[in-house]
Amino acid sequence: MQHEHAYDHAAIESRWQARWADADVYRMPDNATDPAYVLSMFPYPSGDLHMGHVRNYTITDAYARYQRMCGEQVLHPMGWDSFGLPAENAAIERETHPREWTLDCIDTMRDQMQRMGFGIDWEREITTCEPEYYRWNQWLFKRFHEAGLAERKGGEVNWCRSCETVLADEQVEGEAGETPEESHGDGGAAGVCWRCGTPVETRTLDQWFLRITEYADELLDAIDDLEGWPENVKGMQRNWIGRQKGATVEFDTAYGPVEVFTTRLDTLYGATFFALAPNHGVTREIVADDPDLAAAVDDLDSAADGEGKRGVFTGEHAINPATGEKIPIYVAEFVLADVGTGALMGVPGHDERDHEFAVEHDIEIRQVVAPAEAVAGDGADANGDETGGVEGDGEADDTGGADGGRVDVREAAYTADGVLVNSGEYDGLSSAAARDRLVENLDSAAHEVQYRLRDWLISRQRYWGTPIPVVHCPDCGPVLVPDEELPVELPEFVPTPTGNPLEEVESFVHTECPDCGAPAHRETDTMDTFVDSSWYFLRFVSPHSEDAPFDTERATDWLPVDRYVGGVEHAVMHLLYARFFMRVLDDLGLLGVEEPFERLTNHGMVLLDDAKMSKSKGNVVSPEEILEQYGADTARLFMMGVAGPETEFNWTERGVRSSHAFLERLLETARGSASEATEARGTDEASEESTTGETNGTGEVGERPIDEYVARETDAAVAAATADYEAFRFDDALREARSLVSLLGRYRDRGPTDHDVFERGLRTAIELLAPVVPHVAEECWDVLGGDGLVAAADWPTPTGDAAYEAERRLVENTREDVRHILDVAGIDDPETIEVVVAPDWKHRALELASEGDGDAVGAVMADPELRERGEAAAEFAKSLDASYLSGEHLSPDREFEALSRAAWLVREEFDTDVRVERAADADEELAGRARPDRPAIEIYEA
RNA sequence: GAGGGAGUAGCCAAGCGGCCAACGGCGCGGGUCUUAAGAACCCGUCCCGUAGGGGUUCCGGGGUUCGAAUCCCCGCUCCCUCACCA
Repeated sequence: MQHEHAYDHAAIESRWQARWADADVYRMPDNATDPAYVLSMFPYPSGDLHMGHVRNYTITDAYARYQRMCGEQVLHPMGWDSFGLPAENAAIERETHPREWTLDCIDTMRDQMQRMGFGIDWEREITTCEPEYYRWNQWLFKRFHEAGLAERKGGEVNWCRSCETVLADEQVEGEAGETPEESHGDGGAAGVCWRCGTPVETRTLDQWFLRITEYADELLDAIDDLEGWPENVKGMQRNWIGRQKGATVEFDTAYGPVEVFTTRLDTLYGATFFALAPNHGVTREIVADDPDLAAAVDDLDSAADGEGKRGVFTGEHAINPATGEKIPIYVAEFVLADVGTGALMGVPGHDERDHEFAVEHDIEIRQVVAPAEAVAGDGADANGDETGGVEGDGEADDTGGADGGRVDVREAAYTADGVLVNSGEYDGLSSAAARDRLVENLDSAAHEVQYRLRDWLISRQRYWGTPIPVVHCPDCGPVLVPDEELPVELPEFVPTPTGNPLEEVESFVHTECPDCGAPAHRETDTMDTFVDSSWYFLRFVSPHSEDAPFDTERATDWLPVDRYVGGVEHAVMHLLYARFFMRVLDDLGLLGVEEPFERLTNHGMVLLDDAKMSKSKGNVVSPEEILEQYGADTARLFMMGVAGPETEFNWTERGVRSSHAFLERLLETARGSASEATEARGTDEASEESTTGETNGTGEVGERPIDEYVARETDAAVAAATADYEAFRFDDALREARSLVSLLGRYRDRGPTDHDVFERGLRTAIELLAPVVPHVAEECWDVLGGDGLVAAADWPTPTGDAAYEAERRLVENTREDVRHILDVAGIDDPETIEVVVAPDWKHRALELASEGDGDAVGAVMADPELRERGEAAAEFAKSLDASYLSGEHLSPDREFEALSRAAWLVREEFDTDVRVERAADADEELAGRARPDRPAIEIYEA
C-alpha cells in the first residue's frame, strides 16, 4: 500500500535538473588547471541501469558535488563502453543493427542517469563504438606497432569445428555448473560453443597481440606505490603477473637437449624422472613412430584437473646435467604446455606433486635437502655458506614434512629450503647458495625469470568492435593502414549464420595494399573491447579532439584520475590494461603520467535478502520503479546512508521509506521556517515561558544558552561531516547532517527560536546533504531564499576553532553520568542538579603533568603555587595516568561554556533545575571532586 | 597449495596502541507525542552496585608494552583471487 507523497519528487526533480542544465553547473572548461578528476567506470550500455550502477554513480556524483562546493573544478564525465558481443547477439535476435540497438540503449541509460540527478558534463560524453572514438584505437594500435608492442604471432584460440570459426573466450560456455566468467587472453578453456554446443578445441592461429609482458616488471614493481589502492586488488594484480625467479637448465635426450624451468635448482641431484607435457614438441617426436605410445599419450587429458597423476613412460631417458644419471622420461598429464617450458625435472623428495607422481609410478624418491637443524644436529659440516641469492628464497622452516629436524621424504616431500645432502660437491651448502653455485657451474643453466602474465591477445573474430587497421597483401604481408586513411570504418552489418560477419562483406574485405597497390584483403578481426576501456579516461580530457586521441599537455595536467570507483570484477583485466596503456603512452611521449588512477574504490554489492541481485534469480529492485515511486533523492540517500561505499548492504523497503520520510520532513521544516520567517517578522512576543528556568544566560531569544548550543552544534556538524566527506565516509557524514536536522526540529518545537540561528542551522544541514540529495536540497535552498543554486554554493566552514569533539564528549559524558547517578541512586524526582567545573589549579596541574616527562607528581609539586595545595595537589597528581594525560582537554572556561550551553538538555530530560558553576562559585567540597573533563555533579532530591 | 582479506555484544557493522564497556543501524524494552496505531523524538539494551563505581569482554592460546579489540607469533574458522605454475 502506498501512501501519498508529501512532496512531489517528480516535479521537484525535473525542475532542478532543468535548472542545472540551464546553468551548466557541471560543465568543465578546457582551460581548467589540475581539476579534481572523479570517475566511475563507464558502463556497457545493456539497456537499463541497475542498482549496482546507481550505487556506483551516486558515490562519484556525491563526491564530485562535494568537491565542486569546496571550490574545486571537477571533471565528472560519463561515456559508453559500447562495443561488444551482447549487442551483436541482440541485433541478430531482434533483426536489427548492433549500432542501432546500442544507441537506443545509450539513450535510455543516459535518460535514467539524468533522472537520477547525476551531475555529469555531457559535453564530454564519449561512445566507443563511434568512429570518432575507435579511430584512435586504430591510431594507438599503430603507435604500439611502431614501438614493437603490437605483433602478429601464433596464438592458441578457441575453435569450433562445427561453426568453422574462432570463438572469443566469452563465446565459450562453461560445462556443467561452471559460470562462463570472462577470461580474455589465451585460450585453452574447456567448454562448448555458445551457438551449437560443440566442444571447443584449441587451435593455433596467427593473431594480434599487445606485448604487455614487456611491461611486466614495471607493472609489478609499481604496484607497491599504489597507496590509494585496496590491498586485494593489488594482490590480484601481483598474482596475475606472477613473477617467479628461478633457473633454466637443459637435460640431454636422444632428441637433443630439453630445457626445463625450476625454482628449485638446488634439488637437481634429487631429480629421478623427467616429464613432458602431452603436446610438447619432443613428445610429438618421441611418439611419431610409436602408434601405441601415441595412443597412450592421446589418452591423457591435458585439461584434467586435480585427482590422480596420470602419465606414460616413453621408454626414453634424459641425462641429469649434474650427475650424468639417466632418468626416465614420462609424458605426464599434470605437465602443462604453457607453464615454464612445458617440461620439468621431477624431484619427488622435495615437491609434493612430483612425490605423488613418483608414488603412483613407482619412481625412486631421493632426499637431497635436509632441514638445517637436522644437519647441524648430525654434526655434519653445514658449511655456513649463506650467500643468499635468488629472490624468494625462504628461511628454512619446519614446513613440508620436517619433524624434529628429521624428515622422511618417502612419506612426504620436504619442500622447504635447507642444506644439501646427497649432492656431491654441493653437500653442506644452503639451498640458496646451491642454486647460485649450480648456475655458475653448469653450462646449460641460467638464472631465469618467468611470468604468468601472457601477451594480450586482442584479435576477436566478431563484427562489433574496432577493426584492426591492417591490410594483408600477398606480396608485402600484413601492412598497416596509413594514418590518413583512418578510421577503418565498420561496414554495414550483415548477419551471418556462422563466423565473422565482416568476412562476408566483400566491399570491406577487398582492398588494395597501401604499399604496393596490389589487390589485398583487409584484416577482418576486430579488437578486444578492453582496448577501448584502456584509455577512455584520457579521451574525456579532450573528447572532440580530431587530431589526436587526447591533448597531451592537458592530459598530463589532469591525470591521474583522483578517485576511481567501480566493481572488483575489473581488478585485473581493465585496471592492468589501463596501467599498461598509460606506461606505453608515457614512454611514447604522448603523456607525462605513468599511473592512471590515484585512488581506487571498489564499491560493495547491493543485495536483496542477502543475495546478489540478478535478473536470473528474479530478485531485482529496478531503479526505474524506485525512481517513480520515491524519487532519485530517496534512492541516493538510502544507498549512501546505509553503509560505506565499500560495504555490501541489503536493499530494504523499510530503509527506503525512512529515507523518504526524512526528505519529507526536511522539506516541511524548510517550508515551515520560510513561512514563519515571513509571518512572524517583527512579532517578537516574548515567550519567555520556556526560558524562565534558565540559570545561565539572559533569556533573551538569541542569547540564551540553547541558541548558542544550536549554533555551536551547527559548526560541530560541519567540522565532522567535512572530515567524513574527505574520507569517503558518506554514511557518517549523512548521520551528522541528519542529526543536525533532528536537533533543529527539537529546537523549533520547544519554543521560540532565534531565527538566524535556526536558519543558519538549516541551511548548513542542506548544504551538508546537497551532494547526496541534490534535488531536495535545491528545493529547500530555494524555499529559504538561498543565493543561486546549492550545487554551486560554497561548502560551509565552521566558524572559530572550537574543539568540537572534546566539547561534545564532555557534554555527552556529563549527561550520561547524571543519568547513571539518578539510576544507581534511585532518585526519581530530582529538584536541582548542580554541575561544577574543576578548579583552575587542576587544569594547570594536568597541563604541567602532561608536559613533564613521566613524573606527574614531581612536575606538579615543582610548581610553588600548586605545592601550596599540599595533599590535594599531590593526590590529584598521583591520579593522573598516562591515558588521562595524553587526552585533549578543554580549559575551565571552555568547559563551563560548553556545559552551560548544553544545560537545557539535562533540564528538559529530567524536568529539573540545572546549575552549571565555576569552581570558585561553588561549594568547596563539591568543587574538589571535579576534575578536568569530569565536572562534579550533585543532585538534590525534591 | 600460493596470495589477499576477515573473525567485535541477538544480528549487521565501526574502531586498528591510551578519550573503549567499545560509534552507528536493525531488533528488543521503557518514555514523550497521539483518540489510537504508525511516524518522529528521548532513554536503555554484558554482569553487579541506593552518587558518576566495580567485574568480565572484542575467535582460541601465547608474547611485546606502564597500557592491546587494536602490534607480534601459533592455532582454528570464514570469504575472495589464482592454481596440477615446475
